[in-house]
Amino acid sequence: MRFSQLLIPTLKEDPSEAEVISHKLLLRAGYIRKLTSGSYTYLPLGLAAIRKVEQIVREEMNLAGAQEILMPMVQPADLWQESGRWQVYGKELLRFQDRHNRDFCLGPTHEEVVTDLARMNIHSYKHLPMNLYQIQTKYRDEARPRFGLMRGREFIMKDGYSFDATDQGAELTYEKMKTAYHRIFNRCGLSFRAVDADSGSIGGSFSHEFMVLAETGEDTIVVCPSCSYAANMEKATCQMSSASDAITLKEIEKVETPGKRKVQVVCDFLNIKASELVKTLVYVVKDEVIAVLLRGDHEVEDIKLANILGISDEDMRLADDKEIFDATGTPSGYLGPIGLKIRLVADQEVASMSNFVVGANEKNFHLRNVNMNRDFTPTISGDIRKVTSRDRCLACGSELELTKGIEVGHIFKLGTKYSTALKATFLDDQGAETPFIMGCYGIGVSRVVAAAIEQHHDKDGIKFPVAIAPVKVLVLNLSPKDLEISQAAEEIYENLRKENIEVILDDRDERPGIKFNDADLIGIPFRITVGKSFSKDGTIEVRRRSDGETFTLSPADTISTVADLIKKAMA
RNA sequence: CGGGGCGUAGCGCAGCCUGGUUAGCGCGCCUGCCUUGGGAGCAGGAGGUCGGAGGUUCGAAUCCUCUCGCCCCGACCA
Repeated sequence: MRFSQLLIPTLKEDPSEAEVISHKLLLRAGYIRKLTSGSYTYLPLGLAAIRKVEQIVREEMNLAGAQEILMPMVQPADLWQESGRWQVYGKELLRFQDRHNRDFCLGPTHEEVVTDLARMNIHSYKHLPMNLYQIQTKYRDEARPRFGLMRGREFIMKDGYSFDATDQGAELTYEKMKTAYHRIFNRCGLSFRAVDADSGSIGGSFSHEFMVLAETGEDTIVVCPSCSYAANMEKATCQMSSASDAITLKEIEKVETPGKRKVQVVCDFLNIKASELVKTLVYVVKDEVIAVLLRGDHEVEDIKLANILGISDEDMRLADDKEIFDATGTPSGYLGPIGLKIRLVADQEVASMSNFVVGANEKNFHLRNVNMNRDFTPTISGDIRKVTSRDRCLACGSELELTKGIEVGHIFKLGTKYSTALKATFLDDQGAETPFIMGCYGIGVSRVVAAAIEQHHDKDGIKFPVAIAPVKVLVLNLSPKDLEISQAAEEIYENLRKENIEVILDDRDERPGIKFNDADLIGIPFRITVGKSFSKDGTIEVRRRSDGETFTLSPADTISTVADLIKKAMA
């Protein structure tokens, strides 16, 4: 391929619409162009990078025993009504009607379609397990598309679905997929973590998110620097502060705290630390009002709280001041667990505290030296708080780190949610009709490209990992009008092609500076320069984009050296 | 959906507040000369329904009303 004939519209300046680095660079380097908010055309380089990721995904999925299919993007409403998601899914599901006024939607995901496929075509345990995937454009009518390829409305995704006869089988399939995902993201050259994700009511560790570590990530994750522990905020756990058992429990003491309502204000007034106070928050859960107890310096993790209550976090919210007063007879700021008539949910950490301060359930008063179980008993107790960077790893005791991540993959054991809803069953070895045990496995292919750029770039442009770079080598002919140089450049270009090394020849009639800068910008891993030094002493320069290392070579050595460098980089 | 910002040449922007000839600048693009190892220089040139509609006015990029689009923060995100 010749640069002069390719559509690579590079830009000198940052487009005003882009905020994050991957978005800016994808636009500037001529990889993508926006059609409308959240929808992008992949230009030749962008598409080539996408194809590289797709190919890695294909190879590893096939290796793990999955089969590629391709399902329709337009899906009939009937299926979604059957699963119940037509009502539940919300505005993200783009709905429309055909000429007969039949309802349809653009597929944001394919559980319904694939489950329908299975129920129509898989009838016996002898055909299980079955693992199907596709690589396809998904459409989600995002409330707010942003950051270019990071969160589009239209994006390329690999989605896979497994069907197993037994729970153990499904778990084995899950583990296989987890392994495959590790291989995929490693091959893509990404620094990532598989994090324990909240799997809602299903329980167990059967949901993992694969997070690429990058500043611009939209999610916060908790990672242990010393061991392999990693989890997202909804799921993360940590060591409890050890109970100081030597301390003697003191008598409760009522203290006047006029106008002191906020945790920090009360603590300053009483000259204590926030960790020596237990705050009482009030939530409205469906129609019930409940109190939540938490150490003063901790924060509630809504998902954990919802899980312990056995409800969805959508059915739960903080109460306002009026609701608090109506339910407790005390203005907010002076609430405490003692004498409260509503359900009490305590964070497990409260149990390890002693002689702490709480509200007195009376305006302008707090209580000192309160102790759980002696002075009050919670209805439920458990882990309901957010992990902080001061907490220690449950597995190894090291201090945990909070970091940002980009979710590029998500695997999930679904169970029988869809197979039951759609009556997708098979006959087991006893002849009994049984619903499939399902799993689903997603990878945001286009997002992987963006994430890779977030992780691999410098001030000059993209530094693509070799495995997913659109091409491996860029040959610069610095003097297209110089016959000798041009011949040498052409020869190298042809020889690389003969070796099946993907290459672009920059044959444009441009000044060297433009070519060097474009080369850095588009981020091809190896740059071969044929110019003055070739005329002078017959040498050619090979430069590695990732670290800037350069090699001065004879034309005869160039091809084999580059081939070796590529091989090394891919290993 | 709530809040904020922006739509003027392919890209980045000025002009608008305070209405007044032919709407401007940088980059890019085309032609020629020159230059050729890190986005050169000179000369000439093409390219605009000033997002759209309506209104006010002798006169609107500029003022008013409506509308469409894009970006950011938040809410939302199987």
